[in-house]
Amino acid sequence: MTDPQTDPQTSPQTDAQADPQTDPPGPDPLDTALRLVRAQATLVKRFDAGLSGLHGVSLSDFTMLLRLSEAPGGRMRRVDLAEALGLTASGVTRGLAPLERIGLVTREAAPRDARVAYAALTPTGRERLSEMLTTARQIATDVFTPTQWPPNDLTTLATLLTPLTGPRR
Amino acid sequence: MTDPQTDPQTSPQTDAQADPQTDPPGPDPLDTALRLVRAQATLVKRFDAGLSGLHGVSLSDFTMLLRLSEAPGGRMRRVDLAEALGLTASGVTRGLAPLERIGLVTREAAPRDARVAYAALTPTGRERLSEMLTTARQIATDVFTPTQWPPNDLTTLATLLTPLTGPRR
DNA sequence: AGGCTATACTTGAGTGCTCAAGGAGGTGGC
DNA sequence: GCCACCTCCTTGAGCACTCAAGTATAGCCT
Repeated sequence: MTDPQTDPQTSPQTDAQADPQTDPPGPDPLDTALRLVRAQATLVKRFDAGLSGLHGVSLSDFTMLLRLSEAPGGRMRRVDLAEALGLTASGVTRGLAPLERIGLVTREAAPRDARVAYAALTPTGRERLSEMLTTARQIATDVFTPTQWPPNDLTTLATLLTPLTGPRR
Repeated sequence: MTDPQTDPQTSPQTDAQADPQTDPPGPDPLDTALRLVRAQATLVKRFDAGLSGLHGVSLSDFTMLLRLSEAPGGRMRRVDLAEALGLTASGVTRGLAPLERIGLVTREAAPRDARVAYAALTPTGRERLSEMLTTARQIATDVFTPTQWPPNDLTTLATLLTPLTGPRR
């Protein structure tokens, strides 16, 4: 598997910073980043499978509903929802559309500013979300369980991940 | 505007779930999983921006080339490449097409089995990849740098992530 | 030989996001 | 009162993947 003739050696670039101590299999940031990307793909698949099987929604539907539920009154300006989810306004429009169609979310006009439309969780939406939540928690637990980490490591992972989650949050 | 209408439920982790015994305020697996998803989205954006700006390829183009370069002779059956990348065969066909068009990869027939088509890195591909590699390493380093973790934490992260990266690898 | 099943790959349709352009409404200078 | 500009949101086009179906080849069993 390890290739004899290939390694496209890095050009003699200076990025190998003077490191007085040995680190042959040292922590490779690129490798770590690629692992993270891979891990996420796996996670998303499992959530999508579980959530769509039981509740007919995708992970991204679920996270939209979840964020909404965390906002006061279960409603947010669509632009703020986008920001909170790390999406564009466009992504929110398209993602919310099917949820409105099936009655989990409604569109509400803002009293003073006709430009803004709130997205609001309906009572049904709240109900359905709470069912989804138990499924989602189960999946999350299952995903991490076979790793056999002590609970501490889960905390560690969350902590390490936090600064990477984007500009703000 | 923030008008805390009386709305009980909807704390990140209180309601629903008939959980007979409550765990102490332990680490929340769901929250951790969602953080991971978010972190990846941010990462992918940074890699895509950097790689496409300098080399005109996406992160997924890059990872395809990278895996190819790790295989003996820089060539793999397309189905094995799919497996190694966690994609479907279909995804590989579509992803490789533009790379073939610009001459970084070629299609090679297998001598004994006419069903299989190898994907092989061209000399140009190898060259261009090695330039991309230095960019990618730089980005990876930049991504983790502001976290100010000791290098150990990077290793820890990689280790924690590994069991999550999928069925095999 | 013929037929069955399995494997490697491509293709059509669909999904979920992106960016860029555009409409509609709000705001401040004059 | 008007005009330039800003914000919120939607829409068209495109991209990167998916699944399902289709094609071609391989190999085994009788």
